[in-house]
Amino acid sequence: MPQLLGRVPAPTLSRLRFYLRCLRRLVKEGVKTISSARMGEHCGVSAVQIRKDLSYLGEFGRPGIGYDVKHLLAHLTEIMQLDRQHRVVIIGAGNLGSALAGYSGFVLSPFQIVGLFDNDFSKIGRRLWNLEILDVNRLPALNRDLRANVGMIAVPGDSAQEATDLLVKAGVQAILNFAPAVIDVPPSIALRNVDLTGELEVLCYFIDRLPVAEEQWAR
Amino acid sequence: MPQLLGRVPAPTLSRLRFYLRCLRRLVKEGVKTISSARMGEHCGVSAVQIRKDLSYLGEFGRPGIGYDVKHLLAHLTEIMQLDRQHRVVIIGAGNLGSALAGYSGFVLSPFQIVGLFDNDFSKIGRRLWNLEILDVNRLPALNRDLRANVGMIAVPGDSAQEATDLLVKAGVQAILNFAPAVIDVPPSIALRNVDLTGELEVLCYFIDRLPVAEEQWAR
DNA sequence: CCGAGTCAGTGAACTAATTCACAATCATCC
DNA sequence: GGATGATTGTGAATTAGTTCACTGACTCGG
Repeated sequence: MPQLLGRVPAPTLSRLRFYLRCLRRLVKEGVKTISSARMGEHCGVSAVQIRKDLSYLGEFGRPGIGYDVKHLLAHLTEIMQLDRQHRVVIIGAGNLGSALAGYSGFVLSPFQIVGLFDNDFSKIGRRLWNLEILDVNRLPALNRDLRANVGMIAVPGDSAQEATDLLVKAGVQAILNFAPAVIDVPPSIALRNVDLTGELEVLCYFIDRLPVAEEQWAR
Repeated sequence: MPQLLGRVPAPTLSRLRFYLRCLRRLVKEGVKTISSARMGEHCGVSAVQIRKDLSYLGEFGRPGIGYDVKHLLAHLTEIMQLDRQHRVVIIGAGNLGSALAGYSGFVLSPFQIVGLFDNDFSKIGRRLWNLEILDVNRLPALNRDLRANVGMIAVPGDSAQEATDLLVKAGVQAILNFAPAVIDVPPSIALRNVDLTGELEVLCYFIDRLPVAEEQWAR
């Protein structure tokens, strides 16, 4: 695997998903080739930014032509390691965890939900979306068979660290945390946080503070 | 309202939610005062960073002492406009929309879900979490009574822009978009995007690419 | 085959954000 | 009441990220 880490800025990595999304749509639409300028319009990023971003990962384009859509998509998919199946377990079978387990965005994606865990005995044993809700304390043991390498945490904030520790013991390599809490993981495990109410709170800051543009906005 | 916009860096605003979360816990625990150093440990941000961030918003601390927890929390809450109730509508009553509508994190928060909309006639009219699922096309009209100022989009990517346009017509001031799509809003409306699969994709990049630290990680 | 137009890649300039370094402030203890 | 240690706030330095400006590759039409 190419050892690209460290040379690639974090904001670039975050933008890569826009490019992936855009390229997938272009493939579907049968578009063969695309310029950085037009791709920029699609995903709200400047053309130079796109070229710089891609230049961190290699040289994919051809001057005068643009990027070959399929070719670029294949390369980015490989770099992001989305060319192989990832097995995901979810901890927390509440509202959010259940929704994630049944999220339609995961079908036809490289992510497969292979386990749903909770610590509530009234939930353990029940079935949801063809998955049996399992006892979270058995996660490290059960993952020998489940072979999940990604975990999602959808528990309340105060039990987020316990959930994390069990995922670490189970040997996952990446964790997506939806709990509103700061959690600790060993440095070899990738972690990202998604904070629903946090995002709403940030949004509120902008209410009544954004400039009303002169020109008419029409659609 | 203080006209702080523009002087406050975006990363600072995103970190503010960590401070809020931390301060709320400290209040519960009865802690009266806290230094930037200790708050930094709690929320994984450097002490200097916290002081700089807070300095953009005013002077809240006292040298030699630290910050008065209640006082700082009150100020940040006011600045973020979380001291008033926000009325939220959700578009999309699928898995995600339903989970959001019933999300327990919203109780005791300044966010109140006042409407749940969909364009699927088989869903419209059904009830969920004490809310009737309403026809999304009636949103602009119905919002005269609902008086929602925040909208959440939980629809598939290809209908995200329609949903947005209806929210804009309805007069919301802030939009949280969960759909995997780039959407356009007039500049006076605040917009943030949350991309579930996108976050997972970024995580995958780091798998097998993070350094394994020498020291033992124990908990 | 030449000229005009398109477009990727990139060093350099610029801008934004973070970290450093330190002066100023405050409580406490003797 | 002065010395001590803790801690904030902030200009300056540093680092990171974005945008500019330009070169050179490529296509197409004549």
